[in-house]
Amino acid sequence: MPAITLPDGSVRDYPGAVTGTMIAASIGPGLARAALAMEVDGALMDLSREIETDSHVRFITRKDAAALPLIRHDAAHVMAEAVQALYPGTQVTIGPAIENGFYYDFFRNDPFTPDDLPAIEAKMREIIAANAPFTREVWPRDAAIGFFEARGERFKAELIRDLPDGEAITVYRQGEWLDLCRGPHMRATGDIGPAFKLMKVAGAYWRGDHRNPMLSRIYGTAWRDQKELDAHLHQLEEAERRDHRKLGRQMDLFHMQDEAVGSVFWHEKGWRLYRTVESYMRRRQEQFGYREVRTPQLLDRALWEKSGHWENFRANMFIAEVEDEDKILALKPMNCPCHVEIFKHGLRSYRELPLRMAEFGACHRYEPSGALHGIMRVRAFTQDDAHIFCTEDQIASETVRFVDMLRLVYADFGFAEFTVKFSDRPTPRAGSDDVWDRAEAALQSACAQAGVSYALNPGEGAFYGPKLEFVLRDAIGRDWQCGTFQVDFVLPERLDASYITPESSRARPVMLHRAIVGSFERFIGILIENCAGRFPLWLAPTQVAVASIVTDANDYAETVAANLKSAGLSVATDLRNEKINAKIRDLSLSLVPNILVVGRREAEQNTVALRRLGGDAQEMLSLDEAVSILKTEATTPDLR
RNA sequence: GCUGUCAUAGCUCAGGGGUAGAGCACCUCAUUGGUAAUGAGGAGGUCGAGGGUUCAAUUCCCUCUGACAGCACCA
Repeated sequence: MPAITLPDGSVRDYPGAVTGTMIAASIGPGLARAALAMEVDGALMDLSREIETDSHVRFITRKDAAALPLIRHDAAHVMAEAVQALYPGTQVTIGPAIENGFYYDFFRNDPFTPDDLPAIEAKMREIIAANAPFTREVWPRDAAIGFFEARGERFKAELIRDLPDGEAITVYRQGEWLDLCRGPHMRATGDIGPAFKLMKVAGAYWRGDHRNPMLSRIYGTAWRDQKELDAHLHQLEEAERRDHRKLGRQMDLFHMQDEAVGSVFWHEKGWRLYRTVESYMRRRQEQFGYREVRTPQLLDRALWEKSGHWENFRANMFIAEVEDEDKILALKPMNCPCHVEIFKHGLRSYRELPLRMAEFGACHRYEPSGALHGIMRVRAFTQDDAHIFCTEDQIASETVRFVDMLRLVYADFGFAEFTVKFSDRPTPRAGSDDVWDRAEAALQSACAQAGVSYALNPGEGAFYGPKLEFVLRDAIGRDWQCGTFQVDFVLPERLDASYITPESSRARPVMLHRAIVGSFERFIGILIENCAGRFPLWLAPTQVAVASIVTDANDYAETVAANLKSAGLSVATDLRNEKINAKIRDLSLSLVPNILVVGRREAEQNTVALRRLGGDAQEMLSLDEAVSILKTEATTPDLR
């Protein structure tokens, strides 16, 4: 006699075991038509499942966002059926719902190509039109293994073997086709609806391990209705429109070429942007008590052996040799050992701690070719790196100080929102549990003091200590990990750094590795995508352009430009033999934030007509006014 | 690194076994204009590199390099 409690609090009694379908029907025909699945005491289930005990039940309909994973998962099943119908002999593996859609990994000798997608999608629409019911069956383990092996589905058989004992082996059938699946599913293939699209093919390792066979993965996106699908496709276009590689070319910021894979050729405008970011960071660092240093690019192998990099990071290091000397050098992949060497130069007193050593350190890392991505993931990059040498007691206050600075910097760059991940002790690790307890506790209390809430990222810390990772959210909701803060007890030990305590003895400092923007290359890529090339004025590579209407006004335009320049603004002139319409258009397309239009009238009256990017209004101003307004607006946030 | 796709003018792209085309950008000339394209003309390519097949390869095949997407990687 189960009593079913519904979300509105009402309770219905049933004479015996009931299925979700029956409950929905007893509530009303509308719900019976709309219900796709149900949540029983919080667990998602097929409508066909029987409920025997008192439960809370909530029905999932298409209006419910919880329908999305169901639609996507069902679509993955339908795709697998379509693929096996069209390409017999293809083995199925797994096919989950993911953010925005689904995928299914197949094993076959000839991987799928994009050309195969239309046929598969068409077949899927047939299967959906047939509206075959999904039915759930529980099979004995051996029977399931035997069944899939007999079909040559060795991946499925392996999955079943690896399921924990006691877990029910469930199989879902849709028409003639069936698949091992935990479920749940909707009622029938027709519930998927038409709002899906196959997107791309890709390789993916079986169980995510590169030692395993490469499978052929097909990605699809699926939504509740066409409007949602269109919105998603539009969002993809939006991301493409903001692509820093495209904007970097259009705005003439930088380029990359084959002879320097993974390294950036910064053009004048891009380098101006870079310098703006760098000098801003330099001022902020000075303000927060950092001392800037500069250390070598090429260092002897011996140092890297001592630091542990030769052992742990060798595969990512560029090695250099010279003919006349029997030496092996390496381009530095990190700055930390160099900073320890500076710290060690001469005797350090406890009075100098915390010692905050900063460097815009140019590093090289041999990244796998497939990891490279525009200027976001490169092989030569510059970090806003710093190492804080301090005592254990100082960890908490230094963390607070760092988070204060980071918050300020992110806000200045227009990122109001960021999240924090706390990565605690990994295995294997260096250092005793006692030291880890202290380090983690210090970091935790520091987070509390700094008002930072974080998500735990268990076991993902560095081998030498726990770390915080700071993740930005950009204008279109994408996350970017930039900042990092790591507590290190190991490197000072390995490189034998010490300071003199108040008692005149030697003690090991703790090292805090930290960065805010991470790498300038990556951060600038994020900035470009965040604002879609429309930089806030202080960052804009060209802050204002002066466009003349007639050649008679060219001299005046030059005067205007000179005035702006001496006010510290970055100015371009457009004195071409073109109509003002063409100049406005070209300058607008190149995303120059301000255009000053000058003709005979302005030249006579010593005025300018200001036009802002994105607007079509003009503002008549005296030259002095215009310079002063723009100068104020272009002031970097830390100098306001 | 792995799988797939791709590589043609500065950019965006079309073409295709008989040594190449458009638009924009560029250059020249005319035009001097009032807020998102003035007109005319011109120049510009070893079709990513190397090899093979062929009478003939930019086109077909192989290798390499690089880019793109995903996977793996990302102290």
